[in-house]
Amino acid sequence: MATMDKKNVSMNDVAVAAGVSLKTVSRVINEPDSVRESTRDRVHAAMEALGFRANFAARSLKLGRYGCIGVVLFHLSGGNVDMIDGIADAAEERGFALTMIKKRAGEKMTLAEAARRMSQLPVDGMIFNLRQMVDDFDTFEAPKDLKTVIITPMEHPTCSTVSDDQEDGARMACEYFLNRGHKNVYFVSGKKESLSSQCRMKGWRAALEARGIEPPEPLQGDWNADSGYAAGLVLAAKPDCTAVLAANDCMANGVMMALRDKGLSVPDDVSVIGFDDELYKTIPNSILTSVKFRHRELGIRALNEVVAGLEAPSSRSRTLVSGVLVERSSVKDLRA
Amino acid sequence: MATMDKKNVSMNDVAVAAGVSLKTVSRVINEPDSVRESTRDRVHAAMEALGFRANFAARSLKLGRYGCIGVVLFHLSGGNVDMIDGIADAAEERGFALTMIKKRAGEKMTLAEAARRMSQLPVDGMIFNLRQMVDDFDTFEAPKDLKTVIITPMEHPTCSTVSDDQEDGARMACEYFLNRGHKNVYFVSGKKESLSSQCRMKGWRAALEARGIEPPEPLQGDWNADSGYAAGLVLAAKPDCTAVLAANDCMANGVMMALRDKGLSVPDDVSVIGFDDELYKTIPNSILTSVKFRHRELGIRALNEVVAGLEAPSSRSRTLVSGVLVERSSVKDLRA
DNA sequence: TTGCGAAATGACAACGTTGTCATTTCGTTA
DNA sequence: TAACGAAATGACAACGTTGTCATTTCGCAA
Repeated sequence: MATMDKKNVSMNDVAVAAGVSLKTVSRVINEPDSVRESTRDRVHAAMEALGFRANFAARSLKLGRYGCIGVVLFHLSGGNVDMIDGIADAAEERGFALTMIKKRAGEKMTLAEAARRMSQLPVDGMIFNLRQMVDDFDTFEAPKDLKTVIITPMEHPTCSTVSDDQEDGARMACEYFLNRGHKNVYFVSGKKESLSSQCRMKGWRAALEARGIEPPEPLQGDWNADSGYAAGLVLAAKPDCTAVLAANDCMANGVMMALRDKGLSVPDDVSVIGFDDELYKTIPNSILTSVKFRHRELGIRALNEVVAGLEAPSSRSRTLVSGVLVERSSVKDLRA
Repeated sequence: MATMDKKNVSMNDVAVAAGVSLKTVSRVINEPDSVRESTRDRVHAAMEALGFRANFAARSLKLGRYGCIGVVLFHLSGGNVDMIDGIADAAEERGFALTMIKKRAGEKMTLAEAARRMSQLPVDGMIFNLRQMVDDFDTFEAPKDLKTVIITPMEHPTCSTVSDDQEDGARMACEYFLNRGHKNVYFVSGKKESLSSQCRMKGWRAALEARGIEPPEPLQGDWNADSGYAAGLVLAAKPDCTAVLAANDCMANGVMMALRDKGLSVPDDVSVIGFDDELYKTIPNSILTSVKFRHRELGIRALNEVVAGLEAPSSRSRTLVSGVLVERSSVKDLRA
C-alpha cells in the first residue's frame, strides 16, 4: 500500500527502509544464512513493502554472466516446436532463461551475422538451429568467449554440433523392408534445399548400396501430401515397386492414397514407411509405420552441450540422437 | 591476429589502443556523426583489432532498459509456432529481442509466479501465452513498471489481452451452414480444459440460439482424429444430422472417415467444417472447409501492444483478431 | 566484569557503459 | 596575427549490484 512513485526500487532504498547497510540487503538475497534472522525479517519486510526486484543489468555486470542461453532460429517449423520445448525445459532445469532471435522471412542470414547479433544480447552461450545450408557454414568461427552449438546434420570444423541421426533412421527403414524380403526400395524426397531430406535420401541410398542394390531414381516431393500423391501415381505404374520410403508422413499418406486410388492395396501390394510419426494425429486408425526422431531429446542435448561448454567455449563435440522405428502395419513380410 | 587473452575487451581498452578517450569510443558507437572521420576510423580499426563487443549489462544498466520482451509459454503446441513466429518477426522489426521462459511439464504455474520469474530477467515488457485457465487469472496484478499483455480469449480486469476471435469463427461456420439451408449443426469439441475449445463451443451455441435453434448435445473429443472418428460413428446414426462442426481439422477428418465407413457421403449426405485449415498438409485433395485463424497476426498484434504500452504500462486494451473461412467443398447447399 | 574469537554487519571500490559539462582544437573573420 | 564561435574531444559521476576487507556486535569462558 501507499507505494512510492519513485521509478525503481534499489537495494539502497530497501537498506534505508530496513535500517541496515546496502550490503546486508545483498546478503539477504545471496547468502541468507549469513545474516541474523531478526535482521533478515526486517529486510524482507522492507523488500515486500517497497516492491523490490533485483536489477538484472547491475547484477550481470558485476557477475560477468547472464544466466541466459541464446537461441537462433533460422527456420521455424512444426518439428522445431518439440525441440524448442526440450531446450526450454532443460534450460529451466539448469536455471537458465532463453534469449531468442529469428531469421526474418526472406532475409538471408549467415552464421556470422547471427553470432554478431547474439553477442550484443544477454547470453552466456548460444544454440543455432539450422535446417538449411548457409553460405558461411564452413568458414564460420564462433566468438571465442561464447560457447556455440549448432543443431545441424553437418559436421562443423570448430563448433559442437547436435543432430538427429537421420541417415541412420533411413537405414533402419530400408533394412526393415529388405529384411522382410523386399528387393528394392523407392524414395520420395522432401524439398531439395532441406538438409533433413538430403540426409534421409543419403541414408536410403547407402543402405541399398550396402546390400548391392542399385537405388532407383528418387521422386521429388515438397513435404506436402499432394506431392506424395503425385509420386504415388508414378509408383503405382511400376510393377517392381513393392516398397516406398517417403521422407515424411504427409507425403507417405499421399502415396498411400494414390496407390489405393489406382486399385493397389497397402500393404498387400505395396509397403510404405514414412518419417516423423505424426499421421496418427490426423488419420483415424493409421497403419503407417514411421521413423520417429526424438526432437525434445535433441533440444535437451543441445542445451546441455552449451551449458557443459560454458567454461571451455572452444571445446568441440558431435552428438547424434538416434531415431526409433514405430511399427504399424503398412509393411508386408514377403517371406511369409 | 595475435589477439590478447585478456578476458573481455572494454571500451577503455579500445580507447587506449586508438589513443582517444573512452567517451569518444562510446560516441563512435552511438553518435558516429559527432566524431571526426579520421578519429572514427582509428577507433573502428582498434575495435576490429581487439574484437570489441559492447557489454550488454553495462549498457542496459546505464540506459535503464533492455530492448527485450519476455515471452512466457504456458503451453507449447502446434498452433503456437506461427504465433511465436509472428512475435519474433515483429520484435525483430522493432529492434527487440525475446527472452523466453516456459512452464515446466507437470508444474502448475500461476501468472504471479511467471511474472515474478520474468521480472528478474532482462525484459522491458512481457507477453503471456495462456491457452488454459490458471488459478489466479482474475486476481493477478502485473508489475506496475512492466507492460504485460496476455494472449487469451478471456478478458482480464487490468492487463491488455489479445486473442483470436474464436467465438466469431464458430459463428461464421454455423451461419455458413444455416445460410445454406441446414436446420441444425452438431458440434465435436476438443479437450475440455482448452479455452479454444470452450470458445468455439460457445460461439457455436450462440449462433444456433440466435436463430432460435436448440443446440444438440455436443460430442466430446480430444483434438485427435480417433476421437473424431468415434464421434462420427455416433453422428452417422442420427438421421437429422446434416451438418457437423468439429473443433479442429484432425477431428473433422475423423468424422468424415467414420461417415464414409458408414456409407454416408461428404458433402452429399452430411456437411462438415473444421478449424485451423491444416488438413491439406496431410490429406491429398482435401475438400474440408475450415475456419482459419491468423496466428502470426496474433503474435504481431501482441508484440505491438507490448511495445506500444512500454511508456504507459498500466494502459489496458483488448484486441480480437478475426478468423477466415477457407471454403472448399465439404458443405452442401441444401437450397439448390 | 573483562577479554576473546566468531559471527554479523558495514564502507568502499569495482564492473563497463552513457550523460553532463568542461576543455581543447579547428576553421573563419577581423 | 588575434579573436571568435563551432566542432570535437575529454574528465568525471552515475547506473545498481557484488567482492574485499575492515569494523562492530555477540556469546561465552575466565
